[in-house]
Amino acid sequence: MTPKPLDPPTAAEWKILKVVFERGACGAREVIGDSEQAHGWSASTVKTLLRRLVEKGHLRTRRVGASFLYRPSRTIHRALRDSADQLLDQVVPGALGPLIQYMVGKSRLTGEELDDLRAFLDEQCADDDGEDDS
Amino acid sequence: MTPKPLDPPTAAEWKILKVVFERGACGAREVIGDSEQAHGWSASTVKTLLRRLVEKGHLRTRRVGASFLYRPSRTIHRALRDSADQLLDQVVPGALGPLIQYMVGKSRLTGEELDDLRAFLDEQCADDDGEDDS
DNA sequence: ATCCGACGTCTACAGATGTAGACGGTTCGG
DNA sequence: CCGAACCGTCTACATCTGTAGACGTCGGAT
Repeated sequence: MTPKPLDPPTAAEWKILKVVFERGACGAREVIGDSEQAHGWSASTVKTLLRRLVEKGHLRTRRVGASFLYRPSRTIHRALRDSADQLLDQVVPGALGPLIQYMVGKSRLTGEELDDLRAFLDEQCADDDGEDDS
Repeated sequence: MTPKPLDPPTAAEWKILKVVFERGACGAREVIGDSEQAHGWSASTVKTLLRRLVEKGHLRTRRVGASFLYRPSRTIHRALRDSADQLLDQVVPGALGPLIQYMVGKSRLTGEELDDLRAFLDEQCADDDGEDDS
C-alpha cells in the first residue's frame, strides 16, 4: 500500500515547505529569515506553520542541540504529485491539453527539459498505438 | 487590466463548479442531483456552495421563474489557469519537468491532444532559439 | 383555488487556517 | 558565570470551510 495519504499542506504551509525543500534541511532560523523577507510573516507565524507541517507529516525533525533540524519527509516530486492530483480532479474532459500548454508556456522550461518532455510524449504515443481502448 | 483576481474556489466548491462547467448552465436541481450522487451531499450543502460561488464571482445567475439558472462567469480554461498558478507557485527549479510528465502520464491524453502538445513544444523550442534571455 | 414540491435565504456550528503574542528553557559568546 | 539571542510550546482569535436544518415563498399541477 502507499505509505499514507498525508493531509495536504495549505497554501501558507506550502510556502514554508518550499523553503525547506530548497534548502534541503535547515533550522527554524533560516526558514524564519526567508519567510520574513518573502512574505512579511512574523517569527511566530512561521513557527506555527512549521509545527503544523510536522504534525501533518510533511516535515521530519532531528534534534540538534536545543533546536530542531527540519527536513522534508518526502521528495518534492511526491509532494507535487499530490497537489497535481487535486488540480487534475478539477479538469473536465478536453481541458487538460490547454492546461498543460499553459503550464509549459508560463514556466519556460530549459531546452533540456523540453527535450525530455518530447521524448516522454513520443513514448506515450507509442504506448497509445498498441492500446486496446475498451 | 485583468478583470479581477477572484477569490479561488475551495475544493468543495470546485466539485460544484465542475458540474456547472460540464452542463454549461443549469438549475439547482441538476447540481443537487449530481452532487448527491457523486458525494452524498445534502441539498442544503449544495445550495450553500452555489451561493458562495456566486458571491466569489465564479458563477453568474439569471432569474428564470422563481429560481436561478447558474452559469460559469469565466471559461473553464481561465479557472483552471488560476488553479495551475497556485500549483506552479509550489514548484522549485527543476521540478516542473517531472511534474508535467506525471500529469500527462496520469491522464492519458488522446492521440490528437498529444499531437497538439507536441506541436506546441516544437513551437516553444523555436521561440527559445531566437530568445534573448535577459 | 389549492396544495406540493422545489428554491433561495437565514442561521448554525465544528473544525481548519492565517497570523501572532507570551513564556520558559537553553546555548553560546563573553 | 551571566546575559542575550534563540527555540519550541501554549494560547488566542478572527475567518474561512464543510456540512446541514429550518423556513417562507412561488410556480406548476390538479
